[in-house]
Amino acid sequence: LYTSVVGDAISNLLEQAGATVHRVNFGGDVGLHVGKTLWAICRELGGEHPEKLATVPDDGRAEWMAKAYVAGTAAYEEDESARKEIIQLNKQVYQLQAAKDHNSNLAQIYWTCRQWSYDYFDAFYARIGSHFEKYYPESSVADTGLAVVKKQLANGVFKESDGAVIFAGDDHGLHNRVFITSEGLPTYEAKDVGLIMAKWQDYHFDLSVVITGNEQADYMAVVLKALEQFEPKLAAATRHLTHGMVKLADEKGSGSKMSSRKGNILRAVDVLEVAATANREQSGKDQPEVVLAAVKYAFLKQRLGGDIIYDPVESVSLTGNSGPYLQYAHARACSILAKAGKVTPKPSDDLEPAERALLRNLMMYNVVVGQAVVDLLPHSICTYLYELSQEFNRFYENNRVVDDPRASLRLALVRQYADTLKRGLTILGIEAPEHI
RNA sequence: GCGCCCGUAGCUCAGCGGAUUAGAGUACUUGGCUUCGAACCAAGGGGUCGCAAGUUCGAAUCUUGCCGGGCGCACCA
Repeated sequence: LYTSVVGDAISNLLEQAGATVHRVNFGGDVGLHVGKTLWAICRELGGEHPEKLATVPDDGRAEWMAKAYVAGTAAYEEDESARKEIIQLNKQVYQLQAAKDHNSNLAQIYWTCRQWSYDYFDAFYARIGSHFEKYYPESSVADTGLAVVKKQLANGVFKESDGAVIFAGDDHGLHNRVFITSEGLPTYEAKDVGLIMAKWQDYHFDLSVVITGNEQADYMAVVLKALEQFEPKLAAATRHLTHGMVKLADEKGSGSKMSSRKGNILRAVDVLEVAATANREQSGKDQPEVVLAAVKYAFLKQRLGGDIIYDPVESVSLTGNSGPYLQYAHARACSILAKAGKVTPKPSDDLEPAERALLRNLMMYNVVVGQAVVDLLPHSICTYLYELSQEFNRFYENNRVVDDPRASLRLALVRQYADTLKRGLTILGIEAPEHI
């Protein structure tokens, strides 16, 4: 969720700066995690019985698979024989991918669950307003990754060690990482190399921004260092942005973790749920666009990098530095414009000090956004929008707009203010309705 | 053990290509609506900027050490 929100904001930011942006997603449909999940699924089904998948309720599929993943992970760590079976299953998945096998029992289970997983993510992304132009399943880049690494092994970029193919990161002040396992399977590292190659193939990008959690910072540094050895251009054009974890604020303010990688922890949908609940308690209504604004803004207002502590009540609040506050500020400005009716906004050079101050602040927008583009840091936009709305509220408190001799000029300022808020919020991926 | 990130008001955070009395929000106290949406505005209290050195005319900001927290360090993703 956090990754998606950040990705959207960064994409919007670069797009409004004039770049052509391709939003793509990378997801794991092959690999040990699949083996783990599949293992637990088969156990649950009492063997490789794809017909029994029908007994899983439609709306419980994601949860069912998530449980299987947790169970599979536990078995992998605790049970030696299960571990071997899982490793075997993992291999089989690669094989049935290669053979385009859709008929065997295992293949049927795999493809069905894979589809369920995609359906789930599609629905989720739609819900939060994210959309991807392309989706790279790991299976689609595994082969190229494997091939590239093997080729560069011959060129001396990678080397063999205990039967595996590794990149000696410690020659570069980093750490060593396995790219191809001794089983001959590509690891995430090799797939990431394949992914970058595939993206290059598809887009010939000037800049590729990769966004992940910060636990992958060192890992990605190794991948990029390896890539630099044989594709320096691509490595240089790739930027890795990392964010921290989302923790839910408790009464004392310290947090509990949220991760989709482990079980029984707060998941993305849970965050939306607590936000929705907070919104309902606060407004007495269900306002999906407000809830989304609350969550997105709460995530984005902080500088990228560290963990964030998410407070649902504060996030949906209409007071303070929140998404809903800005939505409200925008709606209020729209309301003023509506009230003005026929009076047309007309800019003028003849400004009073308060008007001048507001205008100056409005003109800072381009500077702030420009800097955000350079830094790839959206949070400064949040700060700016909030301070702008405070500035406006001060102005509005002391100056009449409608039914004032200076109405047309001031309406022009209000117009500009509403537009600025809307543009800024749009970059953040937040809707700016005219009424709230 | 090594590496990366972080430590700023009670809480959540800006500020960190060095510069006037360190800023927001929130919480607390107080004042302001017969007037454009008061979901707002104004005022106040609250900080050894983790600690200690160093560089500098000047350090929250740069360097080093220490303390505290998070993450990562070979066949997982």
